[in-house]
Amino acid sequence: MSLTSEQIAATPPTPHRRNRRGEGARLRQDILDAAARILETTGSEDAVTLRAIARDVGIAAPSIYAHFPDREAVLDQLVIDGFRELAAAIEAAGLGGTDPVARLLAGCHAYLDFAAERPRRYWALFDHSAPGARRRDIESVPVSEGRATFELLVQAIADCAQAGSSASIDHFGDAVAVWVGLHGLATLSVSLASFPWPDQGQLMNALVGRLARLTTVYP
Amino acid sequence: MSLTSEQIAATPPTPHRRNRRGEGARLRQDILDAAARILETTGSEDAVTLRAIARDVGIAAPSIYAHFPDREAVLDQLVIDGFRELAAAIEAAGLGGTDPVARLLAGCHAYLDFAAERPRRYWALFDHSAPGARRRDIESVPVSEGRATFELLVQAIADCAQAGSSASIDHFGDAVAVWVGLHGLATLSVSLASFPWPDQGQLMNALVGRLARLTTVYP
DNA sequence: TGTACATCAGTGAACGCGCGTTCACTGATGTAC
DNA sequence: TGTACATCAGTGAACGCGCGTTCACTGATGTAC
Repeated sequence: MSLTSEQIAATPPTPHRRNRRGEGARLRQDILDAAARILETTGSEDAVTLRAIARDVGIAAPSIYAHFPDREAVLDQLVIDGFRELAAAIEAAGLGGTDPVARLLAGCHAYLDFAAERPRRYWALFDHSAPGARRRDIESVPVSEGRATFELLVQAIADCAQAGSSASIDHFGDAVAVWVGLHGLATLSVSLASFPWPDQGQLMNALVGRLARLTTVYP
Repeated sequence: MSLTSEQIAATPPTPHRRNRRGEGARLRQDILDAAARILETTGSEDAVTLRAIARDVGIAAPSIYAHFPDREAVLDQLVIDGFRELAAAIEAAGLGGTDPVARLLAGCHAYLDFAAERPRRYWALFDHSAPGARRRDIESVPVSEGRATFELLVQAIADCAQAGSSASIDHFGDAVAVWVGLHGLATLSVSLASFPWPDQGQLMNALVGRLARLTTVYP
C-alpha cells in the first residue's frame, strides 16, 4: 500500500509538539502564521478555515478555541496585524537618509514591496472594509493605524515642499492622490500580471513625482 | 400559524413562471442577473452559490445545469459580462463632444461611475485574475476586451497631445499611469468610506490631469 | 378540427463533503507538602 | 527527595448545516397527421 501525493500532502508534516506549561500562548501565533500562509497560498479568504489552519499547524481544530473566540476573530486579527506590519515597514523605510524626496520615495517603495510580496494579504486589508464585508469593532484599529501612517505621507510631502522639492500647496490633498496612485499600482500590477507593464520603479517614480508635485525628476 | 420575517424573506417572491417552448434561454439571463444581484448585495463571491441563485430566481437548483456546466461557469460569465459592460459604458461616454480633453475626462468618469455603482462587481473583475484565484480559459476574453478599451485611453491621450492640451510624449506610459490612478481611486474610495475624502470629482480631475499631463486645468 | 406524441423546461430527493462549533475527556507538567 | 494533585494544553467524536452535483422523473407545450 502506497500513498498518493495528495495523501502525503494531507498528512501533517509535524504533528505539533505540545507547548510547555505557561507557553500555551505560542500556539496563538502559530495559528495566525498558518492562517496568513493559507491566505497567501490559496488566494482566498474563504480557504482560511479553522480546519485548514489546524491541519497546517498540526493540531485538532477545537484547539483554536482556546486562543480565539471564533473563526472571524482569527481573520480580524490577520487584518489588524497586516495593517501594523505595513505601517512598520513604511516607517522603517523612511528612517534612513535626510533628503526629504528620497525619504518619500523610500516609504512608497516599502508600501509597494509589501503589496508585491504578500498580494493576498494586502488585498485582504482593503477587502475587509469594503461594503458588504464582514465587520466588527475592529474597524477602529486599522483606521487609527492607517491614519497615523497616512500622516507620515502628508508630512513627507510637506517636508519636500519645505525643502523646495515639491510645488505642493495642499499637502493633504496631494497625499491622498499619491496614496490612490500607490494603491492602484499595488493592486493592478498584481491582478494583471500579463499586461505589458512598463518598469515598475519608473512607473512609481512617475506616479509619485507628478502626484506629489515633485520639482526634481527622479530616474 | 404565522411566518417570521425570516421565513417570509426565505419564501421566493415569485416562484418563476415556466418559460414557453423555445424561450428556455431566458432563464440563463435570469440566473446571471440573480448572481450579480447576490454578489453586489452580500459583498462576497462565495455567497453566490447555485442554491442562493436558485432561491433568488425561484427555481430548483439543478435547473441551472441546463444553462451552465457548473458553478464556476456562472461566475466566469459574470466576470466576462462585467468587462463587457464596463467597456461599453466607457465607449458610450466618449462618443459625445469633440473636445479631446472633455472626451478623456468623460471616459474616466464613466469608469469611476461603474465602480461606484457596482463596487463588488468591479472588484470581482480584478479579483478574478489575481494570483491564486480560480481561472480557466476565460482569461483571454477579459484581456482582449480590456486591451481594446485600454487602447481607447491611449488614443484619447494622444488626441489631447495632438490638440496641444497634453504634454504627453509617451502616450502608452501615461495611459498606464492614468489607469492605475483610476483603479486606485475606484477601489480605495469604496474600501475606505470613512476616510475624509476630498471631492471625488476634483480628485479625479487632479489625478487624470497630472497623470495625462494635461496643460489645461479643469475645475 | 381533434388527438397522439416527441420534446422542452424544469423538479424533488438524495449523495457525500467540509465546515464551525460543542462537549466531555485525557494526559503531561509543574508545584505544594 | 518523593509523591499527590491541580492545572494547563490540547484531543476525538459528534452535531447540524449548506453546499455542488447526479439522477430519475414530470408535466406543459407545440406539432404531425
